[in-house]
Amino acid sequence: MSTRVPAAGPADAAAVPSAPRTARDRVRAEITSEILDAGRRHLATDGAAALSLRAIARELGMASSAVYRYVASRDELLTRLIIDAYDSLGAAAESRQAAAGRSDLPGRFSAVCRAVRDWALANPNEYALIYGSPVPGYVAPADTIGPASRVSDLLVQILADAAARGIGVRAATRGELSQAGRAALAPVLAVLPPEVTDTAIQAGLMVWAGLLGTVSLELFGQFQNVIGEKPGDRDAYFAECVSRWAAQLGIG
Amino acid sequence: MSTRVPAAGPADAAAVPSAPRTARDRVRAEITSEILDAGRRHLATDGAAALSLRAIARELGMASSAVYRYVASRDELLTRLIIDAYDSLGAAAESRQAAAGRSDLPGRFSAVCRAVRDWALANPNEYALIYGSPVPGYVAPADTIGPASRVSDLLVQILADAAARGIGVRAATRGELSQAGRAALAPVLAVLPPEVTDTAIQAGLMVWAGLLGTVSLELFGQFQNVIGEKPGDRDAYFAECVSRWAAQLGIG
DNA sequence: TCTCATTCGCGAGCACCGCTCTCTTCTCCC
DNA sequence: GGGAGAAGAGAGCGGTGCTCGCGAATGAGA
Repeated sequence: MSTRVPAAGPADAAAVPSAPRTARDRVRAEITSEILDAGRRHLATDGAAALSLRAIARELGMASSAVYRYVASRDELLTRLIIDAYDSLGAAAESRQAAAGRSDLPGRFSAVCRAVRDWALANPNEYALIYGSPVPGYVAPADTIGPASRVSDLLVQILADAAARGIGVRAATRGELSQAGRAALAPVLAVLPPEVTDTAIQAGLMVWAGLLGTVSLELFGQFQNVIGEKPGDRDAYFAECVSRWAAQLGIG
Repeated sequence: MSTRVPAAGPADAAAVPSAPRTARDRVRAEITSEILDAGRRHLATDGAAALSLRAIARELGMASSAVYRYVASRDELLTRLIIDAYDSLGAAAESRQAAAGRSDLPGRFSAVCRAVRDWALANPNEYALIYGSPVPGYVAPADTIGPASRVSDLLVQILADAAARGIGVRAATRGELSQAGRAALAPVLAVLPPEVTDTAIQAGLMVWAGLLGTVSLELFGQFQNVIGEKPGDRDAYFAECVSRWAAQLGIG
């Protein structure tokens, strides 16, 4: 699937923009991307559950069986759309974060949070696809873990920058971790710059969970009769959350 | 649907344990509950997406069309299972919370948190059904909002008890809300005992989102390569979260 | 330039799904 | 006991994912 032998598999033609040598390869890449586009469109309008290869085939004017020349299965299509979604969210968050000055930690943090929420509100089905319930038999292939971490990487970087400047997590979020708690964080600590302390990671993970939980609650309708629906109410609530999360991270 | 006129609708026969007068009513209630049981079973093993009325009919040895005498549609079955799930989670949380002494606020809070996580780990598909992505065309009927709030009611009660004892939300989570932030909380403030302040509600909602976010991340596999998978790692991380949430609520 | 393997599109078909309709049988109430 | 209504069965409609075999188009090597 991911071997890079000279004769690249046809499935890679779309992903690798380089060298669609023959005309056949070129048209193949084109049709593949048309299929992906149609899938994205259906996903956006009708949700993942309603995504149907037959409907896509109809829309593109081809026989349903022909689609299988380009996409192995419905699951494979879904996987590609998931990667797409992660990348789309990651790109949105990165660009918004970059707009803030590098030294403006609260600004960068707030930019990431708002980017996540805005993207989720604009692309609810994509958000549900990546952060909602996973489809039953489905296990995320390894290809998804890279794009999946783009957003959290931004938060980690903010944490690291804060640590480098000596702005630790305040006592607000209570001191030391238990030994077991520290051990549980071993995998993430292993891949992180050493200046990020375990308590900062603990706080960061909790903020991350809070952010996704908040966005999910809003998006999935659990805020009915809880938070107002007048224009600005949801925004105001989220803004309060963001400022408190920043305080918990000690970058308020 | 919920009128309680003398001649109760047949759909209510299963819900109301009282007076299945005739033998026909009795067998109807029995078959209905068999259908619900089979649905619960399929939901638990295969997930909501794979829930099929035809499969249930096969399992019960009846024609697929016969099931429609008891259940109006697949959506209606799903709705009943959703209510079931809310009630099951609510009952679990209530009983666990009741085990702690009424004055032991940290104990009650921790009991609720752990009850939610334990129930979710034991019933992942049910959890996904109620807190995961909603099925596309589906809108939760009014019947679900009562059972849905059982768990959050417990947390609110803890907050109210804390307020009554003057244990407010600490300065840890930063002081006053903005005016817009307070306005956004109007719906929930309206139905709450007045001793619960707006900052306490803000903190409570954030903890609630954090709890659901944390459980969702763990359940939906987003903790891979982040938190250890050795026995106890996930428990230890969650315990750290709980103690910090309690601190944020000022009941640590 | 010709040839032959590869690729592609198509249609039919299988098994499954939700849901509807009709027809018959059974049961309960008056 | 008879009639109304509930229950069950079966066929059928339109939809799904996916497979298979066929013929046509294509491109690379002789």
